[in-house]
Amino acid sequence: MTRVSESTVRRLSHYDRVLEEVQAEGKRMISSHRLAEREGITSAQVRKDLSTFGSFGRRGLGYNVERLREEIRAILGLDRRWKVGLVGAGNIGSALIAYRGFEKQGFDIVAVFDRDSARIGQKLGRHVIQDIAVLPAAARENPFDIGVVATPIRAAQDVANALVAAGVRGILNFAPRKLFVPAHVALSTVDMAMEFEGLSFAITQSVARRRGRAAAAVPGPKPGRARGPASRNAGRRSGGRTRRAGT
Amino acid sequence: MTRVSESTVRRLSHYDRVLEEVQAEGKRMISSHRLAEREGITSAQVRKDLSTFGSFGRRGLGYNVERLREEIRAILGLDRRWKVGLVGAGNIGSALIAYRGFEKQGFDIVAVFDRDSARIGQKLGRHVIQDIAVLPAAARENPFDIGVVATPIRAAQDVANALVAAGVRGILNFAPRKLFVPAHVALSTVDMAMEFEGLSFAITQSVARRRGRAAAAVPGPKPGRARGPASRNAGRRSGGRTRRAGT
DNA sequence: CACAGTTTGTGAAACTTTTCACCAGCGATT
DNA sequence: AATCGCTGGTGAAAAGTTTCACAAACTGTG
Repeated sequence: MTRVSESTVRRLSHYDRVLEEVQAEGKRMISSHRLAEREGITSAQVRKDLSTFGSFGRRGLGYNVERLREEIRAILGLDRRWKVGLVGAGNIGSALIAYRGFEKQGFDIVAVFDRDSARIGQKLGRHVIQDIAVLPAAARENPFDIGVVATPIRAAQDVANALVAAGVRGILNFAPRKLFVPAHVALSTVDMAMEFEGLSFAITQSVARRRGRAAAAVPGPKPGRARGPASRNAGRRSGGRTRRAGT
Repeated sequence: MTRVSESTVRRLSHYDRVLEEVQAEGKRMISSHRLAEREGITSAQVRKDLSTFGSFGRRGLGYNVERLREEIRAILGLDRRWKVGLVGAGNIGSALIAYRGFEKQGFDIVAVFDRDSARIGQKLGRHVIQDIAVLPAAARENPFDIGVVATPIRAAQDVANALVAAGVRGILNFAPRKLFVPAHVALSTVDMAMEFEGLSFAITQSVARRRGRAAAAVPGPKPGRARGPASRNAGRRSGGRTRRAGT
């Protein structure tokens, strides 16, 4: 089996969501075309993605909703439950605890740690916040698979190291910085500020484009090379960050 | 100038973070190599990314940290402040309000809406929670650029529609489903459950690979390419959701 | 059974993104 | 002034991802 791209995995999660809905609607079969439509992608993409892992459909009929969903969940490793340890009982940590959506997908938070002595011993949801110092011992006693880093930026790498030492196999990082972890540990970073910045760029860009449209009929923006230091913002091409329109 | 890829934009945000740090360390110049090292990517990537927008370095010397940072922030549209309207005063909404990190980057939450009459009128941070029904009027009176959807899944599309109607230019969506918005509105989705699922896949996968090593013909180290330069080690996949461009 | 209508799975083509490799510009040194 | 060591910019190659397009597999119908 070839290497699976990150985008494929992401789409598999999407398919799972769609299938859940479709299942709730009582449909028994679904075609790649209808599945794609709901996600705003092409049917070829859906078929390609699935074909990476096997052959789950029937020509002329489509995919059996229930079966496909099970296959996808097995591929994603969601046919089991995962134990999660959370480090950082601040805003993000609290939001994660309060948000029950993960449990539904099979992720159970089993321990919460923080460094702030004011918080240690208090309860967060069903969990008593423990001193980060006892993480190694706590993890030995009651191991977890995935660690969540929800600490301030400067503590993040140390916490990640501690989690790796404690034997986690994956880390979900909410601190806005690049973490370095050994190759056998999976890492995923969620940076909300960066999402805002992406929007900022897309909006700014679309304004520049609109503004440039009439004026940018200007000669060749590509003479020798000497693009003036202040002359960014020449003719930007279409493309566009945004998503498709719909409905 | 060619279309700018989403990954380039994401990296620009990263560069900004690194430059901020480097600036704090008092360094005046930085080379593409050192900048890349901090992000776990190649120096060619850094130079390519930057060259999309102009020519900011000096051969033999590198980039002026302060100047480059200003350029990047201008490119990203961070040389101004953005007004943000938040819909949904639940867990995620509260976490966003409590997290001051956005303000630092130029994003000010200026209004908060919810549908739950128990919450309407209460304060969340500095903001009084308003009835979602008054969103159109409130947005007319005090417009905002970006809308955040932090509602339950089934309300998400309606809220997005309302935000579009209210004239926002970008939407940040935390609901775990695909939203459809017109092409002139930028959309970015953060799905935390999906991040967990990505980890689940990666972990499951690595187990399968380890197990199958002897038997199956697994990808294995490619004979062709040298195993990257020294530091290419640790950091693998970094977070990143959101989407590509639509039609 | 033959035929029409669907829909999958998949090579190959098209397109996008990353990496390579090298020239040219820079300060420092002699 | 000539040379050295370093570094940015960039065209071209390589690698990766998405889309196209079509044979093959399936059901239903006459």
